[in-house]
Amino acid sequence: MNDGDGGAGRAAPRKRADALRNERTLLDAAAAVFVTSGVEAPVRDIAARAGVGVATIYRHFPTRADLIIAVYRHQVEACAEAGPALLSSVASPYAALGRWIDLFVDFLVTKHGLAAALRSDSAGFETLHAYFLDRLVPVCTRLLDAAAAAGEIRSDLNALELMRGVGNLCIGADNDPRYDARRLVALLIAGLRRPR
Amino acid sequence: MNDGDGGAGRAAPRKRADALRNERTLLDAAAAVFVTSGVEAPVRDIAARAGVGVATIYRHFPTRADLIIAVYRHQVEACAEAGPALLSSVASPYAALGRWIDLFVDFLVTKHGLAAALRSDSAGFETLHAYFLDRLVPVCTRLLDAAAAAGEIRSDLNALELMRGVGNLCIGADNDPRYDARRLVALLIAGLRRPR
DNA sequence: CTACAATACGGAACACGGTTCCGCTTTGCA
DNA sequence: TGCAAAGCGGAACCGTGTTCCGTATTGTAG
Repeated sequence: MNDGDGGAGRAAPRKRADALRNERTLLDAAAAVFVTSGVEAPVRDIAARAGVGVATIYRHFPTRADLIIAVYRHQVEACAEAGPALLSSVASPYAALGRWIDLFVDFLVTKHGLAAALRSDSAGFETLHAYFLDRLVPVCTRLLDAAAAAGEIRSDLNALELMRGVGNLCIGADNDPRYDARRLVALLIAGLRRPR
Repeated sequence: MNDGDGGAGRAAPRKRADALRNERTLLDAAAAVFVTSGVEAPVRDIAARAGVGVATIYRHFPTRADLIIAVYRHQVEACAEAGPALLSSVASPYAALGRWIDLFVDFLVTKHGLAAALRSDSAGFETLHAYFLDRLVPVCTRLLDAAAAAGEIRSDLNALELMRGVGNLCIGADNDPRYDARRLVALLIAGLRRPR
């Protein structure tokens, strides 16, 4: 209790004021650029928007995935917390699953290119992958299990596969009015129903 | 019928022998590289494999999409021709549709990254997009219409959307044993069944 | 208030892949 | 066999991600 930080490790010696300021600035700039140019926007654009050098981005967010995670963390958390809430407030588990998937899809399709980034197997996106999966797969699993236990759906599909499928269906859903990802996802969920 | 070439325009003065040779060599090299490195393999790799300069690729195939089309044309044609054949040889239109989708999925998942390229909205891939859609959407439409006419499926989904959905589900299906695109596509097709 | 060491910064430099350009070679034809 | 046109190879160029380094800012101790 002598090194001044309340944390467990000694590796967080409290950030400098300008570093903190820049981190906030960067998050705002990234959020703004993501809206207009998508999550694959050039690093330089984000740096310019924030009025900082490119290295500053890398210092705060080692990979693009870290930046994306930081920008969307709140919304992912909200989605994760909605799972149990729906399960206890909606009549049937299957309906709750459907509603939850809707939330997930809404989130994905409103962020240019996020769905595509989510499935990228490029090395730099591993943390993004891991974060989404760690956070959401357990939620989805609970919903899936509940619906399966209620006999409403077949039980031979795991949450990981379902979420990847839904994520894939959302790829390219923005900027093309001829493609309605929500409808296809609804079809997929309908296909989940236990065959009578 | 007097200008020596069998074509309609006068803009095809017959290629030189070495050009023809190189085109074949390039197709072979590209096919080989696509198998090992996927359809997004660096242009230089393909050129090196073929033992030609990079400009030669661009001369023969202005965009990567043109090269991909040329490499896979036979298989796309086969898939297109399988549609009517299945429709007349399989018991129900819905079953024929399922079988045809299977063929399509098999084609997509066995070509590294083709499904992803197919949905890319980058400008250079427009011809790839157009080729696939021009060739396969009519086939799919016939199958879909037949199944709808037989009352086996709902009729509020068009072929374009279905094919894009299936294509999307196939993205990243190679190189990950935890993700079985075929199963998800099957679910999607199951969801198509007319609700009783 | 000042000096200094640690921290962070900006932008240049580098790596890499797609695309274009240009001087040279090969081909087809007379 | 000579020659014009077609084709070729690879260097050069451009845009993007990533790293490095000299400089500026910050926090603190005296």
